[in-house]
Amino acid sequence: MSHLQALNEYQQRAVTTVDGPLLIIAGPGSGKTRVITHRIAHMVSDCGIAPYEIAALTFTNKAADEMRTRIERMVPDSYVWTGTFHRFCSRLLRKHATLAGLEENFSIYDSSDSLRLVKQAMEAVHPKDIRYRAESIANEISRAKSACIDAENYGRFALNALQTVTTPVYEVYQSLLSSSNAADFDDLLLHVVTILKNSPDLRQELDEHFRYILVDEYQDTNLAQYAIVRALSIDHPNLAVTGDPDQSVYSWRGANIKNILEFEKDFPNAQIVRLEDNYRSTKSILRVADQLIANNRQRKHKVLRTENVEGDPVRLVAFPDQQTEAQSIAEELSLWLKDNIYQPDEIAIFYRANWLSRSIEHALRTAGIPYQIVNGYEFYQRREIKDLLAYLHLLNNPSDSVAFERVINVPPRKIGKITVQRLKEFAAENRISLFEAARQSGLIDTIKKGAATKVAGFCALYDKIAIDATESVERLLQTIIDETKYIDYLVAEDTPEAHERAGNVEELLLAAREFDIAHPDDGGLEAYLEQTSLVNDVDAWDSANAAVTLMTLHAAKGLEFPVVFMVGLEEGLLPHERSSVDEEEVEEERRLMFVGITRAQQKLNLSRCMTRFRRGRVWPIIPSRFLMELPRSEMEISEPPNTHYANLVDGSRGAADVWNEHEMAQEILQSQDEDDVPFAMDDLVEQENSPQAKKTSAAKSSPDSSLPAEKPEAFNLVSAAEMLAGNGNNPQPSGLNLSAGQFVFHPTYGRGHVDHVEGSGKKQLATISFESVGEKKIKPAFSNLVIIGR
DNA sequence: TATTCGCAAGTTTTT
DNA sequence: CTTGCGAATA
Repeated sequence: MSHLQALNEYQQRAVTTVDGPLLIIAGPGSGKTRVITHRIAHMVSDCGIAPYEIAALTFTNKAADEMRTRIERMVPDSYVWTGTFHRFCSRLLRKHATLAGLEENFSIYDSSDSLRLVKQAMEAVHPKDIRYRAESIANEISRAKSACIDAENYGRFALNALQTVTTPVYEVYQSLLSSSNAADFDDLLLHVVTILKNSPDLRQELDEHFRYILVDEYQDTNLAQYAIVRALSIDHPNLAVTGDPDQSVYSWRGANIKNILEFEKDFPNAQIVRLEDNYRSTKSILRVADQLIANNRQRKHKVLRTENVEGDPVRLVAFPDQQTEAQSIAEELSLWLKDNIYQPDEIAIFYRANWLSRSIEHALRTAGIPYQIVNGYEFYQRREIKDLLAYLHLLNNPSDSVAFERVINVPPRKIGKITVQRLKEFAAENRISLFEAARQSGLIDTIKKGAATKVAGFCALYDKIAIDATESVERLLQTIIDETKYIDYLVAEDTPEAHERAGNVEELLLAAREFDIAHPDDGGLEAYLEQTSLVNDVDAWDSANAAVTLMTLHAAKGLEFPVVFMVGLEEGLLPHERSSVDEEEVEEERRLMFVGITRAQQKLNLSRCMTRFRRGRVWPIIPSRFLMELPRSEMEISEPPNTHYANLVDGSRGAADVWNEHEMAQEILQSQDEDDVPFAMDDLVEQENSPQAKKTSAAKSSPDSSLPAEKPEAFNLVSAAEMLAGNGNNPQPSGLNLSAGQFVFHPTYGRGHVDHVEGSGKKQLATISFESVGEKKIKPAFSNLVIIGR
């Protein structure tokens, strides 16, 4: 029982419960990873379970690698399968591809590949139909697949207009995928679901093989993933899942929180262990997290307790704009780093959306602070990288039409759209792949001789490259680059950008070489392509790198840092404008903030801006409603003097949108009965099943759900939600009363100084000298002014 | 066929 | 401010 040392009572229970279904509800910082690794080590070394009978499904490859290393360290030579769901399914699918109508060398399409295909399908179904954007339809298809609805059955579920339009597109899209011998991300899961359903023998065999299954971050699994683990836990229901409903932040991509909430229903004999002792954060950080998340109604009560020190108060700062926000953070970091108070790798900066990293990057670069941005995804999305990978895809899978179309004329070979169109038609008529059609281009009478010669040239190039197809990936890539003169093509325009692209190609070669070294035997082109297709952001993150980490809140899940900055805590950003009305979505945004807060071990710094540059304009900004839900009295708050956010709402464009959203939400809420008792689990389950789920759930939240627990004092920060809920007699602010000497901000003219005012209230007329356009006379009541100080 | 220009639209989160 | 797309031109 060596694996039980230094574990608390609950952790020990989780580790020693080996057989039968097990649910581990693990709060943030509760030592979950330790528990999982100890549990597996215990299973192998104390219970005599063979390592190959265990599969551990994690959320990121990074987490999988870490887990594998830790297990290896405890029990040498134990090969336990660890990896993500998508990788797990990809492996299964390679083995049993024919059962899903694929060949084993199928391509995996990322979202941009599949978007291209959706556009083609739309073009085929309704030419020039512009009622819906391809993105919406692609998203709808993805949603359906996550919910295990295939193209055949989708039509039966189509209720609204979007779904009706999607139905035929989905079918064509699926046939395009199949003729390209390709699977999109969702297919990886859905095909496996289908196989397990249609092949009972295989299902049984796999159930027997993976007798012990462990799923991490179970709150973020979707229906397809659920179906897979269920199917593999029928004869051997040794399914252990860990998760935390309060950290469920992926419902937008089909994750179903019901999976974890209903685990006990699925497995009536399930053991349940709660890990509630937090070993990560200070008491003050934890109280902030706890008070925030308490505002979620759809939630099981959970306590967060720690023996850790009280720690510094959580800080909340308001900045006039994002440059100041970024610079201030950079300045503070400079001081800390200079005095060695913290090391760069102990610090992280989180934000809601990727583009928010730009101003921070700029400030850090200027200040000479080393940083790393976590979005490896971006690298593989670059044009030059996608081009070269498309060549590899085409070599591995000549049916791959998306890859073919991508490279047929890159670098330019004077093969145009029309020729490709003709090839496509020919391919469709004769039910052959685009590439096969290209090989016969000389025989296609719609294609002119000149064009056919060029296409034949491309085929010859392909064959020349293909000689190296069984060489190392690096060598193959090098051959492609040489034969296509790809670098020359890139550097043709002699811009700095072009050379950066060339640099990226070098980086790709380097990565390929690393792959070759790491996979001397099990490598090969197919494995390399699988790896590059299934990378995620966090996988590229190097925790040992001596640099400040910049990442999105989503990417931060599962990590921890001594010092955390969270920026842009503003309405429209967190909660995001696209998730700020529907109460369920707002709760997910709140969980996202909860995740961010609970990453911090010692210091937590929250900030927001009063204006933000976005879409080519500077917009006035309302603070995030979540800031009102924190225990403000015990926090260290710096709000600027003389700011009247109430005035922002009046007539100001950006703020008005937010205002309207609050108002709409409010109306929905008030039109409902208020006799509902606080959230109960069964209610949630019922709601999800009913077609009116969304409406019903909105009714569950009482109108004051976003109100601060206690009235804020000593600051003049007022959220729109609070004003609405206020005394009801002040729905519209009465206009801005300026006084001479103030500095103001105007959305068009920018920053200005109030020289002179006459009158008051709505009739007030102010003379303001703007830095940009000089003196203007303005009626404050009717313009979008923000007072930014004196 | 390639390039260029202008316009429009859109910027969540990711396997 | 970016990016992608479509039409008009060389």
